[in-house]
Amino acid sequence: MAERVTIGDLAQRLGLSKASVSYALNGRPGVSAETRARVLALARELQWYPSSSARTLSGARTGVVGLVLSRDPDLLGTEPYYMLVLSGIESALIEAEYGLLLRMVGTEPGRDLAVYERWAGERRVDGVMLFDQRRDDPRIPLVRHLGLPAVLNGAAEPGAALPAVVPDEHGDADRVVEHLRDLGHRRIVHLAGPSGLLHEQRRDQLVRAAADRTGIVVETVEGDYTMGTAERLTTERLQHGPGPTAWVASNDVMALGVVRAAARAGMDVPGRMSVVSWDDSLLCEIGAPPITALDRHPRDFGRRCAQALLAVIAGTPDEDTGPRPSELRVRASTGPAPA
Amino acid sequence: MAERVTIGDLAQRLGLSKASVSYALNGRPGVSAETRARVLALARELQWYPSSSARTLSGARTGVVGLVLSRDPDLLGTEPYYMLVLSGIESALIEAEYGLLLRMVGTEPGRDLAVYERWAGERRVDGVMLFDQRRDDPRIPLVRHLGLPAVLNGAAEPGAALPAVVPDEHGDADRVVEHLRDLGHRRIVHLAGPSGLLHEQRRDQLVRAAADRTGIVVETVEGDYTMGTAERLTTERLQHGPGPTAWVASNDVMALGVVRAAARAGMDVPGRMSVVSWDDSLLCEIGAPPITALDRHPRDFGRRCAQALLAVIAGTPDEDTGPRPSELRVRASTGPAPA
DNA sequence: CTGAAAGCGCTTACAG
DNA sequence: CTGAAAGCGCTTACAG
Repeated sequence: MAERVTIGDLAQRLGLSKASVSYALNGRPGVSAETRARVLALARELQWYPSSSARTLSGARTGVVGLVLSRDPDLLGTEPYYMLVLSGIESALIEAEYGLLLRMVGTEPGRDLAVYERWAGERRVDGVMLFDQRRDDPRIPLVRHLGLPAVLNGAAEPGAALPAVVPDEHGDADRVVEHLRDLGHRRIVHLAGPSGLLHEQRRDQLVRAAADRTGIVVETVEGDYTMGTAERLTTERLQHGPGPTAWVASNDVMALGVVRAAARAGMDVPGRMSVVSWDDSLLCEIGAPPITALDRHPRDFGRRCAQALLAVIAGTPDEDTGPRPSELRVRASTGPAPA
Repeated sequence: MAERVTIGDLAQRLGLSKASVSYALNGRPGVSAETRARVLALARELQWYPSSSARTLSGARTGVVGLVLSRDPDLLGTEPYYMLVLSGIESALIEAEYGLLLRMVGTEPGRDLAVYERWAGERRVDGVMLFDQRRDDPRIPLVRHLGLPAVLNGAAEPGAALPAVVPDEHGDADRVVEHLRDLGHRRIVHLAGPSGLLHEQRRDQLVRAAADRTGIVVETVEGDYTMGTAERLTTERLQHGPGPTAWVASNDVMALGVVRAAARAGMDVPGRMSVVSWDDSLLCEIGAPPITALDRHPRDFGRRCAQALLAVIAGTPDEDTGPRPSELRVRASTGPAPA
């Protein structure tokens, strides 16, 4: 059982005041270089670590940022996307010696709000990362009221008045639509995620805008990110008779559902219909056929999100480098539009 | 910007001492029921929350447990297993009003050790969860030396002298081997994960033991959990000529690699060889063919891990309910051994 | 360049 | 049942 070494112990051993030791440890002026060296050497030798609670209590930062995930845990398990974003977040935090407090609250509305309130009240975190933004998202006024530094990730609500990190939404939509246009598709279905999510609305708008420019007609169908629902919706649409020759699904799992429904309906992919996924993953690679997908560099995105929040916390101007352009991984699920 | 409400504010407003307020808030004896009610009412009205740092500094728990993940982030992204375990952990922590401090450090050896040291020194967490145990795992003496409560999850090293939560290892091995035996397989390959991991060693022993009992011969091949390596190893083995008629892979991603290699070698699955995955996931469901897999209830396992750690922290006897038996999901990748 | 002191917001013996 | 006081381990003006 390691004995706790305090700043007082160091001061006593060195014949200094606690203040001097503190200044030395924190690299602040007020001590000679020699004293500083002695302090640092002893601190290392005795394996001194600052008590995070004592530090925070006397006004310092907590060194922790918070993330509340309010998606269905089962969905989180199937979509690799979030795990990759998480790992990107971690990579940026580690460099800044920051920790991540993670909370998965499920989808019951409002449960996430209670967490932010508590974190702010308890002074647990220096800031929070907000994902999956909704229109008139209650989290935005809440964090402002709480004085909790925050960054919006994934979609910028106009006038949200919070810093935001956004993917290359325009480029993504263009890449997908242009690929289908080049293959001769003139009618496509956009199988979107829940329309309550702002980035789904944006995406749909941008897909439509890109399609308009090239004379492509878009039907939008609202899914819920699960394979089962995607399969059912696709089946229903196919029963309405043909029309669209290509499907764009908002995540990899739904894209698989589309492919399944096509198989069940006897529609060859890509012979009679093409399928594109908005997220790439191993699921897309091993699909039968493998699915053309947009690699949006989720880890890179996670990094940017964390960096933006750290910048807000530090009070430094945001140095967001901007999105790294996504890459469309063309696979066997897309082909020329049937004549 | 919410003004911070302190216990002193409450005391002043109510004409009480801070001590009385503290007792009332913490449900400790020393205040009348009426006083307690007044305190609680005002605390709620003013949205008072205890400062976590102040509480911790005066000896209380942090209300946070730590988890260091030292797997390759790309692997974490492809394997749904960990995300599900995480969500199980969260579900138990939420009930206990505990938070999770998460750290993903990559695979460089020793980086995780520095994190435990720091967390202990800074008094950041009340305990840690240890996954992916290795033989002579340096984390075990470390956490003991640091006095950091910990639980070993996934494999019990004999004499490790730390509480452990284990899956139903015997049952798992039996279920897999018996399924293959019933199908008439007499020679199988166990495509294991890295042998440095204790649970992989255990698993191999148990597979061999179960096989011995039924007269099945086992070859063990060591993989690294990736699809690419699994594919390569399988291809190499198949070039040595036939022999084994069934492959058991230690995770879903490797099982897919085996199937791919078989397809490339023109070996029909399950006609000429059967494939079983030790983990179930969407990847197994959508494989071509869908892969027979062991559903080990990862969320349930995560819950048990968190509960065990909370019990250690609370000093209460561990009430582990024991593993929920896994279920083998039989799919098209397993069939009768070829004659 | 260094030291004595107050303060952060709680908890907890100790008196009354 | 209640209050005054010390203490947790830091940081930070303020004197010297």
